[in-house]
Amino acid sequence: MAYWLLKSEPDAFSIDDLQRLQQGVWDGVRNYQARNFMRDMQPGDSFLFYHSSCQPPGLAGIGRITSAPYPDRTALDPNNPYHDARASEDRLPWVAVDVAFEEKFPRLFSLDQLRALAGLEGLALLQRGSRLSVMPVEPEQWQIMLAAARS
DNA sequence: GCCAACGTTGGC
DNA sequence: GCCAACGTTGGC
Repeated sequence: MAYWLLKSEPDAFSIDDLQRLQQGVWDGVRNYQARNFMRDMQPGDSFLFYHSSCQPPGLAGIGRITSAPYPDRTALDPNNPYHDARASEDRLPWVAVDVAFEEKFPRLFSLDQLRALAGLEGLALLQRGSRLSVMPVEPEQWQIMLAAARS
């Protein structure tokens, strides 16, 4: 079972949205490195739900991956904000996964607080200039972040 | 295959 | 709203 960190702008899709709906689809990823990580996802994996482009950015809760990766057909829809004009039925490089709500942290655990934790040096999120929106989390990193965010 | 120009991300 | 950093595009 693997751990992940997924970024979302809460204006578009937040931990509260996922809690209300209890399940959702993680789609719209249009970056190859992030897509490659999504291809490694398996049902039962857990992820930290990170709120980005908001004040303050940070960890909002936990979700679970509930499906294998499958083709992200939103890329084919001209009316979808994540439409990819280059994608076609024959060439659909993007993937989506189904997700379920697990937990909302008592309060947002901010990026500043994350930076203050020891043991997260290798996490892509905290590396200078990183814009990766889907990244793996090592078990040790997971434990560190979970313990801090739940307290 | 190089690399300049452009577009996007995302913290600030 | 700014802009640094990065990814992508496309001319050569």
